[in-house]
Amino acid sequence: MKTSVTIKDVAKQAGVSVATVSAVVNEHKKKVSLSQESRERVLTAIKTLSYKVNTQARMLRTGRSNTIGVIASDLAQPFTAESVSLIEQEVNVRNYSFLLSDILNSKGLEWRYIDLFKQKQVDGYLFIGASNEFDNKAIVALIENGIPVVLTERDLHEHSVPCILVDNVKGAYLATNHLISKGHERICFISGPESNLITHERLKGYRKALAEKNLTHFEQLEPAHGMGLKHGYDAANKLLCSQPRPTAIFAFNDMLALGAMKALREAGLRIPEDIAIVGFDDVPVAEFAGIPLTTVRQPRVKMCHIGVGMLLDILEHKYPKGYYAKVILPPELIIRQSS
Amino acid sequence: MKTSVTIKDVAKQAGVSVATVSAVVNEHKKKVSLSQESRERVLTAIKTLSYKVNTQARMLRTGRSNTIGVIASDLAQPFTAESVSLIEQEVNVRNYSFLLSDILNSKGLEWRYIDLFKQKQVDGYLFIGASNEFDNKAIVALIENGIPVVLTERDLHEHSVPCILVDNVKGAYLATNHLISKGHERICFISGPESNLITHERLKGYRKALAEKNLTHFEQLEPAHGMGLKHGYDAANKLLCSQPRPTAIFAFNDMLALGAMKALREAGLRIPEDIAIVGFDDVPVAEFAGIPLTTVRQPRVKMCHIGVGMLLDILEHKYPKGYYAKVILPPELIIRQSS
DNA sequence: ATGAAAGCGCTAACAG
DNA sequence: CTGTTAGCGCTTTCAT
Repeated sequence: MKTSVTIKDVAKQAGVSVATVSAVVNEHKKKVSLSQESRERVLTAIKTLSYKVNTQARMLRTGRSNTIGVIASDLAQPFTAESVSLIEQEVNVRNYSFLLSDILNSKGLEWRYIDLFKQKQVDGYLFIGASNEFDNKAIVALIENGIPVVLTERDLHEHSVPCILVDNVKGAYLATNHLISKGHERICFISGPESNLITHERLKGYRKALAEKNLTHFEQLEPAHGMGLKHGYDAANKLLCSQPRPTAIFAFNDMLALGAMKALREAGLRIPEDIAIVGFDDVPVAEFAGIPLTTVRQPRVKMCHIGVGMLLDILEHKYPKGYYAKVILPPELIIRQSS
Repeated sequence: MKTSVTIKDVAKQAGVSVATVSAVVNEHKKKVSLSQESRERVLTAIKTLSYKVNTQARMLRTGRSNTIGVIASDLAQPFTAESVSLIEQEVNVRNYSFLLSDILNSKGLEWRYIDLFKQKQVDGYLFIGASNEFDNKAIVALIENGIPVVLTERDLHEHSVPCILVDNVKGAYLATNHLISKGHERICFISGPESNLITHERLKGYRKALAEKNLTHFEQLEPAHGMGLKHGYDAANKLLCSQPRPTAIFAFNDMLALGAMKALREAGLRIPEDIAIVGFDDVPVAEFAGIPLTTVRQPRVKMCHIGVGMLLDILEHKYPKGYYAKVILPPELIIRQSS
């Protein structure tokens, strides 16, 4: 690998100064006035030498990295993985890079991660998903230091932080109401961990649907101890011991629902005849479950698009200082055969 | 955010020169001789000022980024997502960073990605998974330029490139043989796309098992046009039209198998009574399928550990120039109820 | 419109 | 053992 070509080489080749080269390279940023001629010359020199700016040097000089830190709550969750993939696209389109971390791999070490990213000079942070493991204080500290932060699929109620969310209350309402309309009264909510704010939102929607039909006395909660298949399985097994048994389940997310379905099957229960179930997210595998899973779809693509867009816009000062917005997107009930 | 503290500040605070500070910061790298005293002084200064090295500046100076480029074939595949998560851990442990790209999002643009990463000065590349979309020429070009590259779950037969693989021939053999031992003779292989080298390996194992029992004349191949659930579904539907129908299926991977199961179910076939099926990978959801899926487990954790380890070791010149190895790990047959 | 030059924070000779 | 200093490649005043 021959040593890379620098701005100097280009300048020499084009017979201009480095300043001029820099000017044409960064042309888009400022309305500079360059003569057509030197512009052309520089451009061809760049092409013939196949010059690429050294991002390191630029970062050092400008103090900006054009990189965002993406902190995911659990990459192993299909929903999260897809989000990361989408984010990657958006970030690329806008000519940024991103550093990724999966906080599930470092329970309690979120501070260390943020620190690490800070050291790498990320310009801003994107948090996706709300793992129970995560200490919100770390995010708050960021905000208080004026560092741009955007959250998707996660919220921080009492703070002025931009976040992109599906309407969780409405989604849960839709799911629960659908179950009620199918004639169910005893509907159990397999919730996420207590510490998860989103769980509370969905609980609200669940309760609202129940209340509307005067079913509040049938409310039944079964908190899962995590977000994975196994946790859904365990929760369902516990729930199955309750008397009288619910005739329907609304699970916090699809993975929990899929896990629960295994327990239901093992208990010899038919879905949806003996017990109906609906999930949340609409991960790809939901459609391919033994009994295709009814679920509430989140507008993933839009959420990621808006989330990244907003963060980068903030970084590029396209909003007034202190600006923030909470964007709430509509959920969509996808009815399949599990209900 | 107050302007960050530099090595100069530390030097002043500790009453030493920047060189000394730099020396203690990079202590581990070289057997420098520092007096206990100044070392202590520097260390406390660092702590009180909470100094963090500016990675940008260091990169610029050293020409190394301590960053690797991870190029995944399809993040939406659970197996890949988990690998990324694992890789993240390994990379962190060794104090590196990684840039991630998902080439499925940029069909045919692998060159652009590599270029982008090159511009970000990544020290080496880790390719994971073998999407059919990917043009191996891009990898070959890297290798020929002497840039460190390691592949996991992917191979480049005629090139001297380090790669970490499960024994795909053996895995497929195990799966097929298991099916044969259950009394099956007509076993169809739902293969991956033609262009995928791994598919050929698994095909070999499949054929070997068939040949051993003189079942070669029953060989039946149904290539899937991708690696997703839908592709498995489509492949199975096509396969179901063949007469006589196979009594068992060996699918290239779990997602394909899960997709196929949906088609089987829709056709009114009982699993495993009417038709048995086994997958490959052992993704978490395999165990939670309507009929828990028999599959061949890949030693994910080990593969990622070795892969990252090898790449970083190469970067740190722990191997002689030109060194490479192909590491083949043993697969494990996980028998569940789908067979 | 363009060039000269300073300097971002760091490391690595080289002196002392 | 420690300090001085010269850049790494780039952007950005400030002159011209």
